[in-house]
Amino acid sequence: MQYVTIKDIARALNVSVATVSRAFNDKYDIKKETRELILEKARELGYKPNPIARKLLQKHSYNVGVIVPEFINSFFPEVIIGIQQVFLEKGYQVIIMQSNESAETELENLISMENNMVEGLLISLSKDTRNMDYLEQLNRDRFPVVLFNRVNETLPVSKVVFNDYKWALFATEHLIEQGYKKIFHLSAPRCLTLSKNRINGFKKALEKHRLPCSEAQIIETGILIEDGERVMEQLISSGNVPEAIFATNDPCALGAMKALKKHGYKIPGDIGIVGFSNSKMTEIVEPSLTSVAQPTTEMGKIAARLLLEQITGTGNADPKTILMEGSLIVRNSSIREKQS
Amino acid sequence: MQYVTIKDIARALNVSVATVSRAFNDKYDIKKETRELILEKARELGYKPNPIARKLLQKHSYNVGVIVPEFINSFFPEVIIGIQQVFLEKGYQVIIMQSNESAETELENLISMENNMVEGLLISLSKDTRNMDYLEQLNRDRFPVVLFNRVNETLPVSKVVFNDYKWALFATEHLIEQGYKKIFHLSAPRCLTLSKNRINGFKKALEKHRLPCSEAQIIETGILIEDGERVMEQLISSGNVPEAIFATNDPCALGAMKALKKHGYKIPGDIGIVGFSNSKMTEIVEPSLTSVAQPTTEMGKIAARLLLEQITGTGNADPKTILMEGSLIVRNSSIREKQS
DNA sequence: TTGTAGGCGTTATCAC
DNA sequence: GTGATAACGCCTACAA
Repeated sequence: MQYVTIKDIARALNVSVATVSRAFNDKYDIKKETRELILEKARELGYKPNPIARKLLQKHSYNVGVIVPEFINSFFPEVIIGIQQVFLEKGYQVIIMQSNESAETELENLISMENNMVEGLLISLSKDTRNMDYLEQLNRDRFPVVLFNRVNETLPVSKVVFNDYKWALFATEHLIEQGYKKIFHLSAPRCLTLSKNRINGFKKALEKHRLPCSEAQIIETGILIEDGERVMEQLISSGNVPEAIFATNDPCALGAMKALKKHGYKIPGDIGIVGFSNSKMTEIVEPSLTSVAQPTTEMGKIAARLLLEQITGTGNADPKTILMEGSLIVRNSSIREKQS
Repeated sequence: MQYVTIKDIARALNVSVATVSRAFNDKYDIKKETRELILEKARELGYKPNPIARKLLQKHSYNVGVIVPEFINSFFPEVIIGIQQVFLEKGYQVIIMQSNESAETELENLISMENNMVEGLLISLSKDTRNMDYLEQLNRDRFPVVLFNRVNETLPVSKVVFNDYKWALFATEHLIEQGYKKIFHLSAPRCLTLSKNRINGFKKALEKHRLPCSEAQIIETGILIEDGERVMEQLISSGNVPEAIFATNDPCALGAMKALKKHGYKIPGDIGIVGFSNSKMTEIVEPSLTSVAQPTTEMGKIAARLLLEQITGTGNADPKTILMEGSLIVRNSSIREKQS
């Protein structure tokens, strides 16, 4: 790709490479005419500075990397928008890669990010990720890393997470307040920290209100519409339909709703539903879906600022965990007339 | 970030840098013991090869870039999955950037991609993009570029597009066959080629069936739920409600549906609706939404293969345009009992 | 104002 | 098997 170099220009003009170089970095003294002559020639030959060579000297790539497990759901795209807002403003470019929920691809992404000399990394772990060796090594080498949303408990780096426990508890309590008693939780893969926290919040709410709480009420489902649909179909065909469902995210809730409606169940009459992440679809579906709103773009901004602090060396270097709060948006899928 | 170099290792072990280098690239002869000694020392010092320096010699980055305008809608994420499938398999990493529908950010992305030495570029243009100078220059320099979905007519590079004209025509004809007469089209920004094609297909269908076809029936709307909702609200409040709507994408159609339902219109009784892109939501909403299915992931794969051909220099170098076909998935939002 | 020369970290081609 | 040394493309003291 790179054919023309400053040498070619220098040769063509019978000047030294240093002069040519200076013509492009105008902090040096250089005669206006030679300068223009050089720029002219450069244009003629189609010269473009080789960024690789430049980076070998200056140790600044002004790149940061973001690795997310997927962007089929709207959650991560929204977070990324926040990340970009912060970094573009500071002159950094954001390189995005997706691991496709595969630990293997994630590792490849990680290595590739390093090869591209990113100055810092924002990661949301894939659901398959168990091995933290590479990230641990990176962290030991004092490479700036911030985890968000899908985090690992043990890695001593800064993290930005949602208060999943609390809002799972609130969401479940809301269902309880509506008079639902047999409540199930459709969970994301249990290996994720956020799943554990939501499960714990769910359990706590049931306990607090002295409702039955068995492991059978927590069903590892997935995060796609199809997952919610499949699990709900199973529950229906096994005759084990709950009175209410707290789903780990909106697509999962929507899938469950789809199956329920297909089989003639009335929502919220027969069964109440609450989702998570307050996606656009909550207001499109009928009945509209009650959901926990998460500040996605804000989460991106906060994670980005945390990383920026590490990169620029400003602020406290100690890893911190930011716990973000949200709100429960109550819509029709969960409002049952109180039995008096 | 990069502190330890092969020089440090060489000094520490009293060997030459050449030997150290050889220890890492095992295609050369080197005594096993020295080799292990070096690797050991490298681990001890925390040495990592500098990929930048390496790239200066070998001109291969094994990176390709993808620039998309947004990934809030599921369309581009699905395309990207196809792109990744092709490139990961061939050992390339895919760098994703999003222009956020801004021509300025797109240009920054473009420059940044070059700085990261991608070997080729897949681009779907932002809706603001007018100036093609940079891309034209890139193309003149024989840099591999493939445009997909959001393309520019004049740029002589390979393109992968959907047959928007034909499927817009089919979608509109479907509404006509259902007996709808006053049909409106909610369009994406008109500057996009795909908008123009869909508009032309829409017009052609009306013409063919001798239905009225004025400019007022084509409303530049946008591509988000909010856009469809806003435009439909305006139509309703101005009393100018059509019998059917062909929307440029599903979110836009869903937004229109939301407004219509809110005001008590019956779908498909009072008004029929067809969307575009067959997103997951089509089956969640009530009534389910008729939509044109596009082979998104397949589009990504094809674009990726086209780019790969250019990068590796295999295949014909002439720019070609691949026209992709889809299908109309008829659901409830557009099925009216035939008037007899 | 311009040229010379050394260096960034690595690989590759020579010798030895 | 190993060590010099010259590249890769660019920048920058230092000299001239």
